Amino acid sequence: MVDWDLIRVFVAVMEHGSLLGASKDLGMSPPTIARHIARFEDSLGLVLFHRRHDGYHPSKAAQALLPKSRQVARSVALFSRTVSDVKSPERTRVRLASGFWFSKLITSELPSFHENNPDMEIDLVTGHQIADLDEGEADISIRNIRPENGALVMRKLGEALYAIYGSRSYVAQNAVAYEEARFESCDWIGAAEPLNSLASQIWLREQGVQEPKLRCSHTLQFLDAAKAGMGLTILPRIIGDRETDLVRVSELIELPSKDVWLIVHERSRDLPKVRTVINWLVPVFKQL
Amino acid sequence: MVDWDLIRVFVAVMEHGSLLGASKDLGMSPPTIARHIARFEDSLGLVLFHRRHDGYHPSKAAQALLPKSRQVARSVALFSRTVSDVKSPERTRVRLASGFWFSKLITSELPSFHENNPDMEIDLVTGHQIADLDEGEADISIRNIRPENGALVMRKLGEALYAIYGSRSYVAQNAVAYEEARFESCDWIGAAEPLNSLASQIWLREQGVQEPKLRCSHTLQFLDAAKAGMGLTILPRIIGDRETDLVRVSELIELPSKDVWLIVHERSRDLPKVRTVINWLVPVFKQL
DNA sequence: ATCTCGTTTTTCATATTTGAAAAACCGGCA
DNA sequence: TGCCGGTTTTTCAAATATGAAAAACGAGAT
Repeated sequence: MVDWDLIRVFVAVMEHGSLLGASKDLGMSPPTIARHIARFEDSLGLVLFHRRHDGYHPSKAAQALLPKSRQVARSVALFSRTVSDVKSPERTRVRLASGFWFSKLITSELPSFHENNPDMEIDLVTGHQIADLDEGEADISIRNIRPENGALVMRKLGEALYAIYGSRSYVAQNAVAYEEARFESCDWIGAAEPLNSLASQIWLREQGVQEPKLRCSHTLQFLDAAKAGMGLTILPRIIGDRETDLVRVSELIELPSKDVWLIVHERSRDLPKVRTVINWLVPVFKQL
Repeated sequence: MVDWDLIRVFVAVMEHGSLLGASKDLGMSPPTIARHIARFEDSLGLVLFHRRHDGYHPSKAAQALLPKSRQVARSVALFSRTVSDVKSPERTRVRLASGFWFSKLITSELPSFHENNPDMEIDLVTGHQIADLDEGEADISIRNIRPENGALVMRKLGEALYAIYGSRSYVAQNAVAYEEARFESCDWIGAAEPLNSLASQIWLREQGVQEPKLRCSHTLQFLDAAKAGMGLTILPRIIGDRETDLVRVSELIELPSKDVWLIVHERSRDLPKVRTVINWLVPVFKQL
């Protein structure tokens, strides 16, 4: 069994690409790190780095192992957060997990929340990975998927509606954007690899858009690309309507996963801090 | 920052309740472990164990920290599996994740698969936690939920239908089981705490069953309890119909999350071993 | 060709960690 | 009471890990 701590060293060296950089991060001397890596390689039976005079260069194997190592790092971070929570329970900080669009909406309403609740702190955890409430990655999660089970309490916040948007300039030059023919005649901003299975993208393919002109690997880029006039794209109406640069060119669209759920772990549903945040969120999402 | 390896020692001591037991597990001497735990406590600023002459007794804090520590252990295990896969890629072993019911179905068909594919090995990962394909926890996952996104490829296997079942003896003594009044007049086997949000349980509550006679915390107990004649319960028809001890007393029920999806990571969809298993699974789930 | 910069590697004295054995501890039991 | 069985804790010599400084190294610039 390998020394778990060596994984930490491995990650640091991967991130800095050199012993020297890693040494400052870890508070150890370069020779020590070199020895740690050597021992790690021995116990794994793999060559992780090619030593060069300009740094440590990761091997194929090292690259394959990095994501898993990061996962270990995340679980340790979670452990540490739990430690501090055991030592002094957070009574004013709430971790709120959601996708990018909802984060944007929440952020825009955050100032007024802070005004009314100056003592509360909110950690906004934004990502497309669904937070594991069971593992304490967040206190509250907002998703348009209803989780299968677990000790979770749910509450429907509303229904998200989508529509097709384009920039003012693009729409002005392509009047067809308003018509059914847009799916063939317009440029589209779609999703790349990791987002292929977004409901909006599936819908788009069903309408006949097979080859978007631009493929984005990150949700937020849809918005930026549309604003830049690259073409048409699908956005939640709560996002699109707020952008003065954009024009809505279609009716509202109902996607299959339209319901928006607020999910809380059973154990934290009655914490005052959590109640406060929920009571604030519910009206915020009324606007959907 | 704490030494990650100390988490491993901590878990071992928690599991054995004594230094001596942990020492055999870890291959370290008891004094070393005692010193590690002491250092761990120092760096965390917590008392983890009460030392007694009959062993190390965990404190409240230690108990709160154990689940997170286990999570770290799991992520390290995943790391290790990746290491062995990098060293010698598994060409014949497929990890197949699913819920309990689907596992049961798969298991029953497994013999014929092995007959036709004697070289293949299948790891059946059964649980209600959704496997994170992205992290390599499994090669294939079968779920009745469509994941939100990620680099996943999906394929609909069919639609799961449910029905109400009871044991022969119970139904014989309670003819009302066949009628609408069963929701009030019969004993029910329902879900306890962690499974409250199963689609079947939600449906049951909607029919007016608020207080099941027996609450199970594990899906498989529904089946066992029904066979033991405790009352009525909801089962997938593919499971219930195969039990000779059970009688179906209702029409087929369509629950909201009826679609069954086979989910594969994009990166592994074209591996021969994965294709083999998928080609086998598709007809198996045709029976749904 | 030589210098310089940022890196890794060697060296070696020092600090830390380790395990075996012995000692101490405590509850239960005859 | 005294002893046994399971523990933890102490002791101390040996093994191991560490850091500072120096050396080695190679690419690019002068």
